[in-house]
Amino acid sequence: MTNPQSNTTLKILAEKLGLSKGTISKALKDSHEISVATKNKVITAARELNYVPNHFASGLKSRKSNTIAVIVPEIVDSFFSLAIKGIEAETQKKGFHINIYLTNDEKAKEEEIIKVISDGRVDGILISICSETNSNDHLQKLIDYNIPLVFFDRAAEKIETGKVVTDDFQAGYIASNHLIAQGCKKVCFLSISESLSILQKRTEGFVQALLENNIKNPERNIFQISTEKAKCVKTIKLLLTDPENRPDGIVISVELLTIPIYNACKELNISMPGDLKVVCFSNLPYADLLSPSLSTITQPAFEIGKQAAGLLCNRIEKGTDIRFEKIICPSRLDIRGSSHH
Amino acid sequence: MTNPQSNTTLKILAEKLGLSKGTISKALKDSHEISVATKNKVITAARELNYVPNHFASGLKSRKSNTIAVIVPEIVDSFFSLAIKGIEAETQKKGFHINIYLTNDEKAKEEEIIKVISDGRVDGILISICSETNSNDHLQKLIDYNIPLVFFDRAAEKIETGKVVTDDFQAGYIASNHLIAQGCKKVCFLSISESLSILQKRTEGFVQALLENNIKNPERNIFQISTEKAKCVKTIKLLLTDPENRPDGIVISVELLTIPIYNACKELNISMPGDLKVVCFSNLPYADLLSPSLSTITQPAFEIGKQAAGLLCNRIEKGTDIRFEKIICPSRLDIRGSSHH
DNA sequence: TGCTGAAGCGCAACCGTTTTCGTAAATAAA
DNA sequence: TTTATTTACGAAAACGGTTGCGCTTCAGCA
Repeated sequence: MTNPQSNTTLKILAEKLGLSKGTISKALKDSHEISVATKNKVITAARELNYVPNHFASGLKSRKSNTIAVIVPEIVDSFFSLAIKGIEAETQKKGFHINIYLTNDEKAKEEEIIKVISDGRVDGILISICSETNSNDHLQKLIDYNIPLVFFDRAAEKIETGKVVTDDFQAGYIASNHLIAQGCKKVCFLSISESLSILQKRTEGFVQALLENNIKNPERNIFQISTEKAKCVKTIKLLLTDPENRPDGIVISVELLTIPIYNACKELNISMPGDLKVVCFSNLPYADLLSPSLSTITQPAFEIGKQAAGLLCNRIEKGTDIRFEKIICPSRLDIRGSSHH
Repeated sequence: MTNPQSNTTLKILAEKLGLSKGTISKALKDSHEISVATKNKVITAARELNYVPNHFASGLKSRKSNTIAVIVPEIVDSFFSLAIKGIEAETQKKGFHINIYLTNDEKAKEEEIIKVISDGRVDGILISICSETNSNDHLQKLIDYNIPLVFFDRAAEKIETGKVVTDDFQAGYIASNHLIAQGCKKVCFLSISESLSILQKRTEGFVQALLENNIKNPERNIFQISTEKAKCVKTIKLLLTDPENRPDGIVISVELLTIPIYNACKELNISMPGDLKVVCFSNLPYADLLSPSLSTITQPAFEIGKQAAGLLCNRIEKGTDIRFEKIICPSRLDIRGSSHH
C-alpha cells in the first residue's frame, strides 16, 4: 500500500530543505555527522509532511524487517492464544511486528510455511511444532542458515536453539500422583502423539508416578487418541465402556480432548468425580465454571510466550548465543471438582 | 534474516546461466517474452539453488507486500481467535501473510498501530475496532489515502468501506425476547460501551423487544460495565443485590462479562436459571459444559473472518469497489440451561 | 601564516527485483 | 531479395534508504 500518511520520501524532504538525501537520512537517525540545527529542521519538516521511512527500502539495505514469525498448530486454544498474547506483550515493546502462521498441526503445512517465510520477511521465528515430528530437517536447515529460532512449549529436542517450555515431566507426575492419591486404582493417560517431546515427558511423569505406586505395566494405560473428531470420540467411548479395564482416573495431556471426555461422561452416564476423576492440561479460563469444575495442570502460557519472545529478540538484536538456552516455566496443579469431592 | 535456503539472487542465477537478470526475472514469472527452453533452464536452476525472491526488493519495486494487518482488541477470546482462524483460512489460500496487532481495546494503541504499519508493510487492513470510538480520524485517513480497509464485527459506521458483521439488532432482539418468553419480568442488558456500533444495535434490539412487550423505559435496564476487572465485579454484584431492582434476566452483550456473572451468582447464592436467567453473546466452545450450561447468541466468527478477508483480498487484488459492501452473517440463539429449565 | 583536524554536508554506489525499451536474429510477407 | 513483423533477450533505469568516502569550511595552534 502507499504510505497512508503521505507519500513523503527522503528525496522530497531533501528538495524541500535544500539538503541531500543522505543528510536527511543521517539527521533522522541522529547521526553525529549532522549539526543540531540541521537535525531540528529535518525533524520538524519530517513531522509536518508525515514522513514514514519505507519498509522495503530500509529493509533491502539493512536486511532487517523488525518482524518475527509465530508458528502455532492452532489459535482457537486457550494455551496458544495466551502464549501469543505474551509474545505480543514482549515484542511490541521492542518494536517488532508479528506474523502469525497456523499449521493445523500438519507437518506439510509447517514445512510450507517455513519455506514461504524464507524470503527475508522475518528476522526470526518462534515456533510450537506440530505433533508429527518424525523429521525436522526443515527446522535444522534454519539453524544451519543461521536463522534465529526459538521453540516455545512444543520443542524439537535435537535442535540446538533456545527453548521455553514447562516442566512437563513434573506436571505429568503431579497430575498422576494426585489421581492416585484421590484413590484411583486404574489411572489412564490420554495423548495425541508419541513423538512430540512434551507429551513424551508428560507420559514419562505419568509412568514414574504409577511405578512409584507399585502399579505394574503403566504403559498399558497410555492411549494415543486421534485428533480427528469422530475417531477421537469413538476411542474415548470405547475406553470408558471397556468392561474389564474401565479407568477411574484420567490424565488428559492436551486441552483438545477435554470436551470429548465431558461429553462422553454425560452420554454414558459416568459421574465425575464419582466414577471417574479427571485432570487436564489446560489453560481454560472457564475451568472453574464447568460442571464439574475441571482440575487442571495450568501452564504459564503468557509467561512462556513472553520469555520465548525475549530470547528471540536478544538473539536478533544482540546476537546472543541461545543454542543451549532452556527456560523452564513451572506449571501448577489446580485441583477442582473433576478430581475430588 | 538472510535467506535460509541459500543466498541465491537473480544476479547469481543470471551469471550461472549466462543470461541477464531481467531475463531470469521474466522467465520465473512465466513471461511470454521468454522462450520455453529458456524458462525451463531457469526454473530448474532456480530450484537447484533454492532461489527465493527477496521480499524487500520485490516489494520495493512492485509496492506489494502480500501481507495484511489484522487488528483486534483481544486474542484470548473465543470470538476473535475463531475469526482470525477464518481470516487465515481465506488468506493463506491466496498467498497472503498475516500481521497480528492487539489493541487491548485501547484507542491510543489502535492509533499507534495504524501509524507504525503505514510504512508500506501491508497491502490492506482488517480491523475490529476498540470500544472507545469517539473519533475515527485515524481510520478515515486510511480511506483518504486509499488504503484497503475492511471492518469485521466491530465496525465504524461512518466510514465508507467494507464491513462484515452479524445481525446485531436481531440478535439483541431475539435474546431479549427469549428471556421475556421464559417469564423474566425484569430483564437487563449489560454492555461495555455506548459508542461501539455493534453494542448500540444489540441494545436497540433489546429495547425493541422490551417495548413490544409493554415494558416501559427499557433504557433504565441498560448498564455500562467497566472492562476493568475490579470495577466490573463490583458493579455486577451491586446490580444483582439491588433490593428494588434486582434483574431476573440478563442479556450479556460481550463474552468478557460471562465469568464475572457466573462468579457473582455463585458468591451471592443466586441460582441460575431459577432466580436469574442469562443469555450471553459468546462463541465459547465450552458453553455446553458450564454449570449451568450457557445459553448463547453464537456468532459465526469463522465465517465473519473469512468473508472479511475475502472482501479485502478482492479489494487488493482486483481493485473491487467495496465502499458500500456490507455482509451480514446471521447469529444464532442456542438455548441452554442458563435461560430455561 | 601555515598546518592540522574536526565538523558538516554532498555524492554516489549499493541492496535485489521489476519493467520499459531497444535491438538483434529469425521468420513471414511482399 | 527486400521489407515488415515477430521472437527472444539484454541494458539500464527505476524503487527509497543507507553508508562510506570525499570535499569544504573553519577553529585551534604553533
